[in-house]
Amino acid sequence: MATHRTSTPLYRRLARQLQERIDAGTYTAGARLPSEPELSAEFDVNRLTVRQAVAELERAGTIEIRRGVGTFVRPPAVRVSIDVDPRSQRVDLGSVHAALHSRDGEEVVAAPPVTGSAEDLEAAGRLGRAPGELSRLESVIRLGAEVRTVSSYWLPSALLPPGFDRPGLRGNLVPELARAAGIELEYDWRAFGAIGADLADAELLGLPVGTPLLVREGVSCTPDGAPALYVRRRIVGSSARFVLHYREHPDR
Amino acid sequence: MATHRTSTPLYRRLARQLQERIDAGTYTAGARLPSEPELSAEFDVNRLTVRQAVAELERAGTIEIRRGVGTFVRPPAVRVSIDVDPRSQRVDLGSVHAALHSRDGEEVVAAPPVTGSAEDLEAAGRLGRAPGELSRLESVIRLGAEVRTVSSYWLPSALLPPGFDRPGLRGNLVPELARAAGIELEYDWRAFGAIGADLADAELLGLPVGTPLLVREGVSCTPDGAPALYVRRRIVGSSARFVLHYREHPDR
DNA sequence: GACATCTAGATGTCTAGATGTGTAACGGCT
DNA sequence: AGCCGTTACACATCTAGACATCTAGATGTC
Repeated sequence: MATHRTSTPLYRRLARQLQERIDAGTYTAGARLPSEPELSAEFDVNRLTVRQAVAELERAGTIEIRRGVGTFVRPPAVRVSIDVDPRSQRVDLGSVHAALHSRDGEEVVAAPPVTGSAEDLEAAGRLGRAPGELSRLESVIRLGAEVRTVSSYWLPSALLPPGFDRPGLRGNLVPELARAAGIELEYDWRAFGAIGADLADAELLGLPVGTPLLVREGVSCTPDGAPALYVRRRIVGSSARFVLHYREHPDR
Repeated sequence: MATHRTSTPLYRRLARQLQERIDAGTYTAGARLPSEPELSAEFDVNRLTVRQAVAELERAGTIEIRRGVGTFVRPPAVRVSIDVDPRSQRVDLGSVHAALHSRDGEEVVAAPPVTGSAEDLEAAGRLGRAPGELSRLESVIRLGAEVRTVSSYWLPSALLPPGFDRPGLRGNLVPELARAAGIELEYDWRAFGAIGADLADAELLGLPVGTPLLVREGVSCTPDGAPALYVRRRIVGSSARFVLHYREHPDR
């Protein structure tokens, strides 16, 4: 196989061949692929080349690598039904988060200092404040044992009630924070996007760096229109193919 | 550096050190990192280990690797303002696609046979048809020269007007298709999610496998409620940090 | 000036081999 | 039976070295 050079790399051609076998059903969903040495021997390439091909398929979400066990074909995409609006073609963004909340709610995991990093500066800009005026919280939401959502909050330090920066605090953070601070919060804007997990996210989520995450960010204001809270959530599913699913709502 | 063994891999520690330098401003946005051999010498590790660390940061969206040129620190996230609805906390999903349309509209790039692959079966299930009754189209949307969106369409073959499966066809596919077929299409449901580019997507988009993509999928029906079209779009930005941005609309 | 060619240096690919470490099953011991 | 250590085998990490290929700039040519 290593003969006849073409422009496409060997590992990529090998990845394609493996993908074809999966598509063709030679390796069915849940099945274990041959081990790396076996593939190395079968295709007559170095084991590292096999690993590159396999890593490519893992990044593509096609297979799952389990250390010490083997590589397995992923079952089809997992979807989480969430929400609803049929006629108006519209979606209630607020409920996306609600649907992701497990019974335990959020858990504050850190309150890193606002130093002036790129993230901090962006948050400061969105809140119209200087970085020095802001506090920051990091929280996670679990579904069972797995961390499924990582959230970063920035808000004026004056609005942070005592004790809310204590790691381990659990609850429904935004409403409890608003209640404790004696303010009301209204949505200003929200955004959706796709992003790869960075080093910090990957560590918190226990997932490889670059894992695709659904990002929801936004700003909440006090009723007089003053920006009071900038939130940036990174949401992950049980596989790389996780998709939030808005379903028709019966009573709208 | 290769000394004192810890549990975290060497390449990951190196990645973290490089990330810290970027955060600290040692390497500023747009700046070129030292070359791989230079980093290899500085940290006294193998060049392949450097490459693993650098690849990690690239997947995280922190840096950009340009072959033959060097590795560069990415500028902050690029955002594309799109849409709107302030008070109701709702978003018109239809306009997301409209905002992504360039003036050239879509371009049909392929009409692959519906074979019975996992994708085909899923589409068939969502349309309530047998795979044999369906046709499939693949299209792209460009922004300038770059492909920014890849779309897959499944629809009953009986509804596919002649000529629409011709690669190179340009236009606003869905409305033109509905007009040519003499049917009306209404939204049934839509979904958002994050996914990594698979092998086929990566090739079409000219991006690495696993690049985070924003996915929007959904089904459109004829007015009598019969599912007629299943669409699955994969949307990419100019960087891994692309975020669709819904902004407040003045007149709602 | 316009264009082709060369070249240094950068990343990309691939091989060979060694060692680390997690998993699960086997089999002996209690 | 049930616990627990051993062990085979899987993937994970790391090194050393070679060659391929791309990019951008310098150089040469018309």
